[in-house]
Amino acid sequence: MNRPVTLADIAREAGTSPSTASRALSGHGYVSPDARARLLAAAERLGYVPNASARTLKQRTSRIVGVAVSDLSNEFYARLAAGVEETLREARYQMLLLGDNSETQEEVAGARTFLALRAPGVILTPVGAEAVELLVRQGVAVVEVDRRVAGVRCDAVVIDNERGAREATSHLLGLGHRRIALLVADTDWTTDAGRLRGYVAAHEEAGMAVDEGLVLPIPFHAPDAEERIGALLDVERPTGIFAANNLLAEQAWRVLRRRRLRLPHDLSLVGFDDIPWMEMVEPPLTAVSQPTLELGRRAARLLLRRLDDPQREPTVELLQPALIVRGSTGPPPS
Amino acid sequence: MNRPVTLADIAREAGTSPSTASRALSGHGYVSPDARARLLAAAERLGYVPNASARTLKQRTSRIVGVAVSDLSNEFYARLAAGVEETLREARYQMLLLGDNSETQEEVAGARTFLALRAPGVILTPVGAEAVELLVRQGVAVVEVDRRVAGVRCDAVVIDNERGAREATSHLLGLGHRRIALLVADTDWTTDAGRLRGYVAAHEEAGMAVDEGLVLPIPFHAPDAEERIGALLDVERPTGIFAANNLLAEQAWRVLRRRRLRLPHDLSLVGFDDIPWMEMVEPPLTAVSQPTLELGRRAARLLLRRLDDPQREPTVELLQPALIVRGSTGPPPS
DNA sequence: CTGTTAGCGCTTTCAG
DNA sequence: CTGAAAGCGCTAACAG
Repeated sequence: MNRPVTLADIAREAGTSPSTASRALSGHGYVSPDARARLLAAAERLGYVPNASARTLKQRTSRIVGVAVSDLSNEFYARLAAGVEETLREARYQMLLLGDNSETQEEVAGARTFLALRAPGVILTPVGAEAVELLVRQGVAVVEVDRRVAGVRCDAVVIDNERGAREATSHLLGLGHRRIALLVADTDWTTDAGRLRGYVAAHEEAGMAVDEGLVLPIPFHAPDAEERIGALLDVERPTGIFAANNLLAEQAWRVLRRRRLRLPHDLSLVGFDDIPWMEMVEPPLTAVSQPTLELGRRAARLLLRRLDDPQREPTVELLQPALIVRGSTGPPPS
Repeated sequence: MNRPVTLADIAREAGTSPSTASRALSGHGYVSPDARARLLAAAERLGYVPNASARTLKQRTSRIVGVAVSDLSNEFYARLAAGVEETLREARYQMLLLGDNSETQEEVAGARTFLALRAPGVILTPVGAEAVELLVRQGVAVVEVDRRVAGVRCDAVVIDNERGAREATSHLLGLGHRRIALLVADTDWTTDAGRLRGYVAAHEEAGMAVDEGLVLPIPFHAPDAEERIGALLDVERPTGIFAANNLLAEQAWRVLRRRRLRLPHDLSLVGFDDIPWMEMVEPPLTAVSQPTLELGRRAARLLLRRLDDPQREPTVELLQPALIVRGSTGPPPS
């Protein structure tokens, strides 16, 4: 109700000037132990909460790090954000988390919010180049995580998508599958391009040609995703499916269940992004597991290092995924 | 790089005073169409991003609404937050999302962050009374969601936990179960108290006494949760289990799977908070479903209404859960 | 070690 | 309709 307590209030209460109060409470500069004690007590007594806006305005930068991910309700991004948060918290930064629904426009709007709040750094799973460029142009430190956009030189943490996809595909090929469908998000992101490359590379290694009809790019949140997957099954008759993200894995899994196809007897399925349900269904899914939490932690650490030294050379960290073989893959039906 | 563009810069560029620039860009007060056009163009050209701190400092309030939930990586809270975000965005407020890990201390720290940012309102799934009281004392509008803490009069949106639990328990009783275990979080929250009451009420309705040995309170993230559930099974030999939140449902489910108990043949299981995996496992889980997204939307709407009119009488909205009967419940073994 | 002073960028009276 | 002026709360020189 009544006006919030200001630094001037506690200075008056403790009989000092505002500057001394500032020094005492922020811990910068000399203050006599005596004055410090009085000020701390006064702050405590009056329930002082520093005004972040005033501080940001004066210092021309805040303690907020912006984080924008593509889909807040997807466990992959949720965990990623959790890793970021954990690391930032230790460094006494505040994470401001936003979802952009994979829309360039929302991503740019988020970037403007971060700029408005004078966030010194931003971590994002980039949708387009626009937001990253806007931020970099304004001098904000940016770390790309999970994927990269072309053109801008900045820090990044990604996984070796090509390798993960190659291992998943080779696993199926090794089991004897010859017709392996690839379900992949229809984007121009480096993740999906890498996964496609890995799928192709595995075929090349095995001396096999890729049948383009087996590659199905599906836009995010396509309402007819499951129909399309069903149609692929009917037309192309694959014996194995590699679903290159957790959403597509779930959709494929639902189609197979609806058709009462038995895994791995009738068909094999491999997912990407190992998340809890994959281990809970029957049979549990073989999947490419990402060090998701670690991805977030590394991104945050990279950002902190850059805030510390803006002149560093940009670093790109490459983490390794791991294929977890479970019950959903086996030899093709004979 | 170079200093961010300020209002003064675009005023100079457009040949007006800063005040006129402010009026033009914020849309408050009279500006000639001509001046407005010049200013808008200049802002566009220079890539002006308003400084939120300066605005907040001057207006003594921000457009940020603080949201604190107990567990960011739990889908229930993630969806709740999604509902809040959606509604706030429409009203041009920015959500600042924090997780407090069900710790009073973290919740209070979050509240202080919201105060520091001069958030006019806060929505939280309250852990203790401390944070709510701190916020209310400082004149911040607070909406409690999912549960309520005693003592403070403020807006709230909750579901009818007692009824949900009663229906779940009655369902099991109706199938002929006589020994029904209740797995419930060990908190003093209204959610868990309500669920316990519903469990008891269902027994009373059926003219049955409750065997206290069947009621197992388990602290959040107890490392030995699954051992305790196993011990309950061994000692008390229930034929049905009602797990009063999604975490406990998952833990119970894992115990049953490990023991190769068949649902519902050997044992029946009912969960709370219907989330996707419950429908994906075999057999799918019978569960009490909450209108989670709606819970978030209502909380946000309540907050917006209160910001609009701080004098309103506090409202408590009560939403209804629904029992979804699936394959994990059946008659007890004979 | 402390106080004075100036100003961060914006909005808002208040006169013109 | 516009501009001058003041001030939101804090911090960082700088002079004592």
